[in-house]
Amino acid sequence: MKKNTNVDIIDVAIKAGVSPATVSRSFNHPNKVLKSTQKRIEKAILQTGYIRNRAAQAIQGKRSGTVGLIVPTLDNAIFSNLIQAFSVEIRQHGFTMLVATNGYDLDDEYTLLRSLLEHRVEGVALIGHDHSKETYNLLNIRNVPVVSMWNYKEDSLISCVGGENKEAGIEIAKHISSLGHTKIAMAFPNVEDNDRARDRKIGVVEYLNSQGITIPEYWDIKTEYSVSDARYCAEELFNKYPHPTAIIAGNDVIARGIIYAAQSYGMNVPKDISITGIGDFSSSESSFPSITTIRMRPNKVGKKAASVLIDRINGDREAEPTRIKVSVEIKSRESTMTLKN
Amino acid sequence: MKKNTNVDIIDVAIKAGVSPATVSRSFNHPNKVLKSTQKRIEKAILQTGYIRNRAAQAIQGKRSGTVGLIVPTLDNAIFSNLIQAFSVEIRQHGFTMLVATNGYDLDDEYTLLRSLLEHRVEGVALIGHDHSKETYNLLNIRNVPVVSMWNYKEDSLISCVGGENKEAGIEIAKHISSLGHTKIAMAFPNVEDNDRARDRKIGVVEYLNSQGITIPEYWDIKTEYSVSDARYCAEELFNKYPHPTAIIAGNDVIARGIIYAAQSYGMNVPKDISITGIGDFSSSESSFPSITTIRMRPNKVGKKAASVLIDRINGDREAEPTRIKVSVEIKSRESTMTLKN
DNA sequence: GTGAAAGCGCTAACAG
DNA sequence: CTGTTAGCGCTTTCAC
Repeated sequence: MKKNTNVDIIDVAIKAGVSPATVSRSFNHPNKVLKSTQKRIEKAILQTGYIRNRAAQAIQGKRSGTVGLIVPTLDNAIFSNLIQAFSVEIRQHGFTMLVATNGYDLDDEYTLLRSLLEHRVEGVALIGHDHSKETYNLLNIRNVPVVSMWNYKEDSLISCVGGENKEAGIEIAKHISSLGHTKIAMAFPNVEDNDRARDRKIGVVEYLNSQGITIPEYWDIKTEYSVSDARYCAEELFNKYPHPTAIIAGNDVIARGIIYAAQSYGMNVPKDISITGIGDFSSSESSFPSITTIRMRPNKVGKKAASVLIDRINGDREAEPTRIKVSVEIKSRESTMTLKN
Repeated sequence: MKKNTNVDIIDVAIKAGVSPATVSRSFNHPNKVLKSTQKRIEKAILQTGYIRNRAAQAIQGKRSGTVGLIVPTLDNAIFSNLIQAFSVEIRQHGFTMLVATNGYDLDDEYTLLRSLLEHRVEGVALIGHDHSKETYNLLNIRNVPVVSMWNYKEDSLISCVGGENKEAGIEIAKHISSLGHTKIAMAFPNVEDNDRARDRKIGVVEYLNSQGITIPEYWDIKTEYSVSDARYCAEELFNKYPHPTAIIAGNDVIARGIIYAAQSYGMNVPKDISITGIGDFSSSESSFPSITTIRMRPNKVGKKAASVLIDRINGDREAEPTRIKVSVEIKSRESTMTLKN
């Protein structure tokens, strides 16, 4: 008698009056099994309460049915949309998602990747292109299907799906500049090890420079990706003079924090100051004032990235990386307006 | 010659001049292996690029090194803090997290649970207490270590860690009532299959009733968990008269949407209308106006839940459920004030 | 279409 | 402390 907590494929086979091999086949190659036998097997499964053991399946060197995802953090809205979309799509294809967070630490990321690989994930999704040499190396050696999300790069080492973040920076700078602003501040997170933020910032700076606008160092604010820190940093800025007439934030969360700071200082956004985000998070459109931002289509990126990854898993692993550029688009809303002098 | 992509424990053993068993031991019972042999093994691992196969380990009926988490959605801030805290804690104990989202669908949740069990997760974390009969049944039959997060219930079927949501409702109602408000509206999501929201709402209604306040049906608003839908619903409310002097929202995201609606209608929060949330999300304190809410300590809940789960995994599975009540606390902030008549 | 048998990579006795 | 041996639950040839 088996331990009743762990019914195995043999129990099912006996119950159904077939061999274990047939039960296995009915899962993995159902068309190779007679409909009538399948019925009996299904019945036996119900009766015994059998649950497949994917580990035993995975050991054959075959499919583990899992993919790994490593993100910097789950702690805020930044990746929520993206992950949700990725997760739903991946599930639709029968995969389960292993998630790990690295807290923006690239060494930690490497450790996490190893751990995911221990679990024999069939593919891995990462954020952006800044990864340690070891990470790239491991991915390469093990020939792991991989996709990078959130930043498009035409010469990326690995497949990627995302918007061009530099372009996002350019677009938002163009918008602010076209409204007549020249006294402009920036609020970005630490751009080291963060190619998305870095590219955005480069885009902003380069475009403004091309228009003859430079951002003085005291208006180049460094903040964390949180409403509270952004608000705090913006208040620091507002405590000093002169004030900029516009602030370009690294993303919508930061923009939101800055708007709160401005409002709490009695300023009207956008009459007294224009503020922009990047990313177009789900609440940015319905906030008051709604935020002028760059739409990066997280849902589309997540979904597309999932299917790119699945294609890689099922297909040719030696092929050139697949690179999909998701267009970015300015969303002009209430938080910005023409400079009135 | 082995396929170079898949080094196994035997390759390592040969390279290190020991038996496979010793390599295995050096992973699982390092203190049973001579330091010097360990060194040699480690070296061999490095040289061969070996990565353990957890699937093969899991098949022994032993540890898979994974735990499963099923949440309604990843799509917004609601569970972010919680999940992040849970994830970090679980990782600290060497586990990897399998995440699945059910979109608030309890039948789907059952399917996901089965899938997680196929992957032989060692434990499972769920949100709240509303789960299908099949889910509870499966958990019970397989004797899966499990913890429910986010809502404390003294007679829960499974271990749980969370605040008492009914109490949260009572506290916020008490606060609003104590400020002199009697014309009060509520904005809650669909409470079916959602015990957290249901308990909160019950708390609010019961307390107000006890004070002789009833909420008319046209002020009992149903909204989704999103800023945009909450704003939309609140605008609908504001389009009609009379207006309430206070609105109690089911959580901070909804409160936020309502505040935007009020502001966009030219009202001042709190002078013209008081608005409350529940949950104290990370941005609620630093928004403008900051939101009066009930602190539910998602970080504490996530972390605690993780350790409860791990204790269950390592310990006595027949034991009574562990139930940890995390205190809730009113956070009186800028979005509410005394009713001036 | 189905069964028998070999083996996936690893671990836990058991000897030594 | 370390090696030998016998599986863990499943999948896949290869016969029938």
